[in-house]
Amino acid sequence: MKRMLSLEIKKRSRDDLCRSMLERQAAVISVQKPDVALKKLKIIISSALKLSNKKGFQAMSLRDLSKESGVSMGGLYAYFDSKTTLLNMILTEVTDAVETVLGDPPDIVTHDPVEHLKWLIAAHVNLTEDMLPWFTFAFMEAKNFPSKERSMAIDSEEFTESLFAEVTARAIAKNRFRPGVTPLLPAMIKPLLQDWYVKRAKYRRRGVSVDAYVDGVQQIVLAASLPLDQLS
Amino acid sequence: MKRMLSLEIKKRSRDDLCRSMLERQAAVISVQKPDVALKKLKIIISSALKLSNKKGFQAMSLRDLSKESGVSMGGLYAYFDSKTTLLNMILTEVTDAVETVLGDPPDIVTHDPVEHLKWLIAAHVNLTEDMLPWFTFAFMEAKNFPSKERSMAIDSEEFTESLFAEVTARAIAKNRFRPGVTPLLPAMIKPLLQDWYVKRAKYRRRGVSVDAYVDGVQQIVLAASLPLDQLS
DNA sequence: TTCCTCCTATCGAGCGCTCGCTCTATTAGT
DNA sequence: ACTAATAGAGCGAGCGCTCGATAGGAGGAA
Repeated sequence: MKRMLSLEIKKRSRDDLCRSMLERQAAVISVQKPDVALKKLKIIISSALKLSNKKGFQAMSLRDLSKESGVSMGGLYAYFDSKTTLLNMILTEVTDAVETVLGDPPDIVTHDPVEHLKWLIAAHVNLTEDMLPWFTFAFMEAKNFPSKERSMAIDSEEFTESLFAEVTARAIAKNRFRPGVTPLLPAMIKPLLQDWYVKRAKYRRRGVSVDAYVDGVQQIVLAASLPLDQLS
Repeated sequence: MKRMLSLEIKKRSRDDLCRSMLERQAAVISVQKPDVALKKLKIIISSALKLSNKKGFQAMSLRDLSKESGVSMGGLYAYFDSKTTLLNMILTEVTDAVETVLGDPPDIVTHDPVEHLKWLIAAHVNLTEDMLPWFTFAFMEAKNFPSKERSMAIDSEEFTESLFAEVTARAIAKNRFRPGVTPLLPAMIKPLLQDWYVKRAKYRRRGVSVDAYVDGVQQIVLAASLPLDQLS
């Protein structure tokens, strides 16, 4: 069942994300021919994510980006009007994806808070897996972003935590959780899920699959919250 | 009992840490008079932690550091011979503290893996609370460090995880954990503990105390691992 | 087809600035 | 008076960003 649920999450390909970015940022992207623009935007964004995730967004110079992408300095500025705008463009797609995917649970899970919680966990891990470099970019050095962009990242994290808080509150109201479950639970689900993309290399090295990770987090969260007689 | 255990951890004051740093880095610090050196080193390190944690180590320029600490550019170079050395000096004290504190559990807990695990959780949270700016500095942007320093940070994290892995293995061997406990457990304790310093501001805002946090993590970890008949 | 025109897309040297770091002049302590 | 300690202007390098020069392809007239 968990596997079925995770399949319902529509994948976000780099192609889709750059297409969406192209529409959203029409005011700032000066290249007119859409196919040319999309092709170059994809390589610019890929290169930016690659370099940023290797040594940090600040440390990535636009000359680095120019060399990696094969687009000249001047050429880059046809796609953004400042380095911060580039940051903003990527961040916008990430936060939008979080809201769209996690904020729209399938009907079958919304009536049962426990199933909803399990779905949120699976959906979060799958989303971050699909958009791995984007999430690494957006949240691993958010504290070094300019204030507006830092707020975007923090708001997105708080939105996610609020989803866990809501579903937890509903589970408690419906007596689906055992009494005395720690009030810190919703706050602690987040770091458990974030570890998937923050330490992605470690889990890859150990051969931990997406499904195994989802399983592990669900086990821990449910063990801490379900009534004792429902634990296996 | 938990409270008693946490009190046994000797506090690491900024004074102690800088004194240790002064001895360790005698080869690179050219100021001879120890009292003068200690006084200046303390203000330089404090300023460096403050600025780094506000906008990132890379983004902190040595002119920023000079202005914040009141020490001239040339003066700074009496305490380190490069910006990377400054990073290295701080990182060394942090990783040393982790090994010293977490690697030396009191006798009363070593014979019982469950008590040992509870102690590790309490000791970790208390240590990061005492050395909050140091941990924020060392681990929140480790991936942007030069390769040698990045390795130091990663090794320290793996050391900590290995402590959790060992005690978990011992608990399983002694049948103190329930069968089928997720093999991801040791890996997942780390992000739960790291959230304390990574999101320190959030927990302060919500009025969560150190002890409440320790309690919460212990609850979740033990709920996921103890035999069902031992859960309250 | 051939040539010319026009406009979009692209290039990369150059601008002003700040960076990490150095070095000599000066100060402060004994 | 001597020495350890400190100051801060200066150096070369690299930064984000700009802008005039160039390339390339579509369309019309002959």
